[in-house]
Amino acid sequence: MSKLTKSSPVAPPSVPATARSYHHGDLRSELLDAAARLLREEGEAGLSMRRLAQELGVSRTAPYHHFADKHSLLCGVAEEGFRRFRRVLSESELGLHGVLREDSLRDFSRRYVDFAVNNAEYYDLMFGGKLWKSQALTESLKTEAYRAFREYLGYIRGYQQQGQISLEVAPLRFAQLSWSTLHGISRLLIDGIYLESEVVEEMCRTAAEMFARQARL
Amino acid sequence: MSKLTKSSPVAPPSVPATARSYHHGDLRSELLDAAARLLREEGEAGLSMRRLAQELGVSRTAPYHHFADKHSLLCGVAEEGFRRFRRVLSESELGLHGVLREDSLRDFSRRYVDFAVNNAEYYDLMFGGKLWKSQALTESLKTEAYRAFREYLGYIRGYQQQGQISLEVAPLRFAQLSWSTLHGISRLLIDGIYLESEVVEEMCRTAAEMFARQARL
DNA sequence: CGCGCAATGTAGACAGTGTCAAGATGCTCT
DNA sequence: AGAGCATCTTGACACTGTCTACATTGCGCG
Repeated sequence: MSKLTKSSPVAPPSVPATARSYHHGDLRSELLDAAARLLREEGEAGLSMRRLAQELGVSRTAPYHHFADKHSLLCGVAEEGFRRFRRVLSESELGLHGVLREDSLRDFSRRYVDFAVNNAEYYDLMFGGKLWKSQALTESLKTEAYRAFREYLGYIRGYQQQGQISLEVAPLRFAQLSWSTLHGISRLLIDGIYLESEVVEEMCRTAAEMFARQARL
Repeated sequence: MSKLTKSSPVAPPSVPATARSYHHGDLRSELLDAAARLLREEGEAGLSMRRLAQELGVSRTAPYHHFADKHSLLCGVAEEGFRRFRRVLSESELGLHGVLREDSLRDFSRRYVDFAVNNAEYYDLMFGGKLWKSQALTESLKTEAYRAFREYLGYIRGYQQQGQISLEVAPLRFAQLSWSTLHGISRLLIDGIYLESEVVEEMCRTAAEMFARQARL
C-alpha cells in the first residue's frame, strides 16, 4: 500500500487517505508510485497531475511543491525505473565476468526484454522520446541513464580484453548494435506491434545466437 | 503547397487561405499534410485539432467532418507514411531478387534507417505505441502496415528458396530479428538517445554484416 | 519553552485541449 | 427551382497544466 519510510513519526497506517492531517508526510514518493501505477493501469492518457493529486487525497497543486512540473515528475519516475533496471541486469550472468558463452548472452537478452515488457510504464519513460527529445533531463536522471549503458559497454570491453570477443569487433559498435536489437524487440512488443508474446523466448535465443556469431565466439 | 487533386474545378490557386470561400475544397488532404508538417516542426505537443483548423483558416470543428476524431486523423497520417515507406524500400536492391549479398542488406538497412530518421513524424505514428496500443487502427491502415511486413518477409523467403539463405534459419525469425534491429537503431536515433548521427553509416554496415553472418552468406 | 520561518498544503484563475449538439451555407442532381 | 446532403460554423462542457496568492504546520534556534 503506502511507502516504507514515513517521515512523520506517528502517522497512523490504518487511517483512510481522506482523513489524513494537513501535512501528508511522504507525498513525493507516493506521487512517484501512483504515477507509475496509473501509467501501468491506464496508459499515458490516464496520468494527469490533477488526477494524481485527487488519487492521493490532496489538492491539485500540491504536487508542484515536490516537482517543478509534469516533466520533472516523469523524470523522477524514469529514474526509479533505471534503478530497478540496473538491479535486474546486474543479476544476469553477463555481469559475472567469467567465460562468455551464448548462454550468458541469452540470459541477458531475456532479462532485458522481460524487464521492458513487464515494466513498460518505466521503460517507456527511460528510453522513450517523451523525455529524451526534450533535452531537459534531470541531472540525476542523466547520470543514472549513462551509467546503465557504460556498465553494459564495460562488460563487452571486459570480455574482449579476456579474449572472449574477437578483436576485429569494435566494442562500442557491438554494444550499440546488440542494445539496438534488444531495444527494438522490446519496443515492438510493448507497442503492440508484435503480439505473439509466446515467441519472446525464441526471439531472445535467436538474438543471442546472432550476437554470439557477431562476436565470433 | 496544396495537394494535387482539387475537387472543386475553379479553385483559384493564388487566393490566400484567409480569403477562401465557405467550402474549402480539399480540406481532408490539406489536414493530413498540415498535421505531418506540424508534427515535424514542433513535435507531438505542437499538433492539436484546433490549431490545425486555425492554420488552414477554418473553424475548430471543421476537421471533424473529415475525421471522426484525432485518432483517425493520425491513422490517416500514418497511412500516408506507409505509402512513402514502401516506395522507398521498393527501390532498394533487396527487392530485385537477384543474388543476396551483404551489400544488399547494407543498402536496405541504410534506406530503412534513413527513412525513419528523415521522416520521423511519420515513422513515430507508423510504428509507435500511440496508434497500435489503441487496438483501433483504421482498416486501411492495418492492411497497409501488414503488407509492408509481409513484403519484407517475402524477400527473405524468396532468397532462402533460391539457396541464398541457409535453411537452418527460420525466415520469420530472421525477418523479425533484423527488423527489430533496424527499428531499434531508428528509434534510438529519433528519440534522441543516440546523438552521433555521423555513425549511422557505420552502424548500418555493422548491422548488415551481422545479418549476413546470421544468414550464413 | 516558544517563536518565526521554511516547507507544505489550499483555492482561484487562465489559456488551452478534444469533442458533442444545433444550426447555417452552398454544391449537385433531379 | 428545389430537395438533399456534404460541409462549415458557433456555443458549450469537461478536462488539462500551471501561475498567483493565501493558509497551515512542524522544525530548529534563541
